[in-house]
Amino acid sequence: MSGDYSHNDSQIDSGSRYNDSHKHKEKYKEKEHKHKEHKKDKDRDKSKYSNSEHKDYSEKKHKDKEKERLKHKDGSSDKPKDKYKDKEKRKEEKLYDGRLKKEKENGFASPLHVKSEPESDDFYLSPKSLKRERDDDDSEYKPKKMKVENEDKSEKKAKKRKQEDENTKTKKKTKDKKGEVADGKKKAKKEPEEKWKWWEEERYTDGVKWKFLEHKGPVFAPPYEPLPEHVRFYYDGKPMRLSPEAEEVATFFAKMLDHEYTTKDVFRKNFFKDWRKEMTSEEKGKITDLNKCNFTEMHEYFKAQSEARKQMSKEEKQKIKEENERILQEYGFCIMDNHRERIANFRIEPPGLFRGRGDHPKMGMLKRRIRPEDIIINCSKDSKQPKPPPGTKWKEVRHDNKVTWLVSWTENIQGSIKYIMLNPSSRIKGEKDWQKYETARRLKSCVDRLRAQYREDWKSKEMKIRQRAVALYFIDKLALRAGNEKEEGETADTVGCCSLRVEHITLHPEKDGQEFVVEFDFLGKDSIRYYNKVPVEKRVFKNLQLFMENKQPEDDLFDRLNTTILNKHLQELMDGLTAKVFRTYNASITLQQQLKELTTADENIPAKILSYNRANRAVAILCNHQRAPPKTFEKSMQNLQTKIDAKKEQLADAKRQLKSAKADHRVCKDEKSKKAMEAKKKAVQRIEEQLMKLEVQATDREENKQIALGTSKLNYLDPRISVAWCKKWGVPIEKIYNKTQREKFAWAIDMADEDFEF
DNA sequence: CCTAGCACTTAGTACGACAGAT
DNA sequence: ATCTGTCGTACTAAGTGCTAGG
Repeated sequence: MSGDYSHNDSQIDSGSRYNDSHKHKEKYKEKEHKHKEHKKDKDRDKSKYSNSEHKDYSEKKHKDKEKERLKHKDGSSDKPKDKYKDKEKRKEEKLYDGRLKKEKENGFASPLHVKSEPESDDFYLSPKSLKRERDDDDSEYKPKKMKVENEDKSEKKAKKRKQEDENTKTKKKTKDKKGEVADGKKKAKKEPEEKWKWWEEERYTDGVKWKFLEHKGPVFAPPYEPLPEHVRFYYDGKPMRLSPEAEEVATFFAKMLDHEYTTKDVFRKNFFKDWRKEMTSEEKGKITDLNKCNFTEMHEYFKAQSEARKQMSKEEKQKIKEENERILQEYGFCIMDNHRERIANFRIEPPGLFRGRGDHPKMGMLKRRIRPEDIIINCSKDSKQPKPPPGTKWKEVRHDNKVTWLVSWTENIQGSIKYIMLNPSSRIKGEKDWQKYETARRLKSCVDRLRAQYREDWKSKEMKIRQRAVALYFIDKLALRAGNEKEEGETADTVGCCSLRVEHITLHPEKDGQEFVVEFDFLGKDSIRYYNKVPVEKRVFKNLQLFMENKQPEDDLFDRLNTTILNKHLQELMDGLTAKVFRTYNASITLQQQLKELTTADENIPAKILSYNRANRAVAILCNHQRAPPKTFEKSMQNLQTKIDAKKEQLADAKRQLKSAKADHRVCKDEKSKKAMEAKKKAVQRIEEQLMKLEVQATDREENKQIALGTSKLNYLDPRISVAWCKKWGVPIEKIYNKTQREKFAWAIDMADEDFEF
């Protein structure tokens, strides 16, 4: 069941959508300021309506949350695995509820794999480590102890385990070979033969994220290196030496000189204000006008530097690469519950000028340098704590295993907290990702009921409910984001569904031959423009008219609604349901549907991949994932066309040759001419194939001009759909997912078979 | 309730490495 | 071998959604 309305008509083929958000931003500037004055209207209005039928939401639900975590294996395609043998595990198993236990009895146990753990430190990876410690009575998880413990185990047991280990391994190997022939040779080198399959283990259920965490802390930005003497800054035409502090900030600006940013008033104003804060009083007295500042020498210097970097010899480059690798090995990994896991961003953000997206009021402000004293370290008590650089201290070291981050600091632009967390390939991120798709799949099974309900609610006599129902309809049909409120003046003026304002939609009782058309035009996340004309049901249309009555353009469309109210409602309809689940659900179901529709059995692999990309594109369009057309787009498109033309010529030529060969053969009828003819035939075929490949490539690229496929692939599409599709049609998974993506989706690649249904 | 703060996911872009063309 | 275009990755901003505390 794909109960998926008519996304495709309204979105995919929509010629009316245009993507050049930047061109149209100007228009929003004026609006932005106006709406602020009216912002308070919502609060005022609220008291106008009676709260009579106000529902009393009980808090019951939240307890059930944890249950849901356990559920997530239910819907997936489980494969039988080796039976459990480890006694210790058995014991632990009893701590879990029946459902889980049953699963395990089905043979969903993790194989033993310790020895081959990727490049891991033996110390932590004693054979027992095949499983995370879950006993809650003792949260002090001690690796050392474990190792000892393990060595103390009876020989018999150890041998037995070892044997099993071998068994699993051989099994695996065969399987791997089947699956990834292409990888074979690389693997032989360094790569471990087996990766940890965390998805075959049970999960924490109590909000605990880990039991053991050890890491080396962050890598700080390199200290500032003052400019050489000959590179000068000029004020009012005269050279001027700056103090190191002021100079550093000046270089930030100088580096951005050919960027459009530096011409914007807000940017310049913010920059100048913050720059002056870094100046000595003497400098402050002198430098009073940014327009009199000349950074060009600095700018040239940095350009030359980056040029020099490009011109470096192979050896130098190699050296840098090695150094980076060393840092990566040292700081880029942590030990979390017996496994060495990759950290996503172990480098602290360097200082610089804040580059907000869109019309950001804070663009150009100085993002200050982060020092060890700003840093909070999170790790387990019994781990080797990271050391701050000599002569410095951490702000704090804490041991909070209810969160996943390793390092945090507070950023000075918005005052928000930044984190260092693990890579998407890690267990902790992967589990969450998997869970997300399982929630979306649960939505699939009740979306019909839900849709029926909100349609019913369009008729409600309560304004609040009607607004909620219409908003939900948009979120479902158009995959709009929830639209939290934002603090004014702190960020660019962007909106989502609940925060839509009257000025963002236009109602057309009739437009382009369609009835009840709503025209959306607003800036969404990252100030990306959403423009769409959608025919809606009459009832929705009438409701919108009602919501807009007596309102100013700057007023909220849904004045009785916000994301909290909406999500509370959704939570009651389905456990774990929030507005964003609809995006995941609709994206994934659309992919599945489109793949079904577009893939044909007799196409070759490139054509199949084009079909996949088209399905992917349908989703990207639905979710409004845009990109700036690549700078080189036109040119590379032309080049491709040239190639195609050349190929066509070649084909025509080959065809002529074939024709004459045929004629020859008809005359001679000997072996030789027959062979010649067949050779020509083959040549034609080959060229035809090449031509087709090129043409496919051209189509694909053209259609992709300003659509970004990456975001949906990475965040919205259940990877099991893609894996199943690849298996079904014999498309190598490498054609769909690159290495990083395969690492992120290892769980899906391992567990989905060709009949996986989202 | 309401808000602020926190944790975590989702987002586009800049840039360098690398592969394929010349 | 050099050039050029593509791709992968790092980076970090900007969302969502929950919760604690007034």
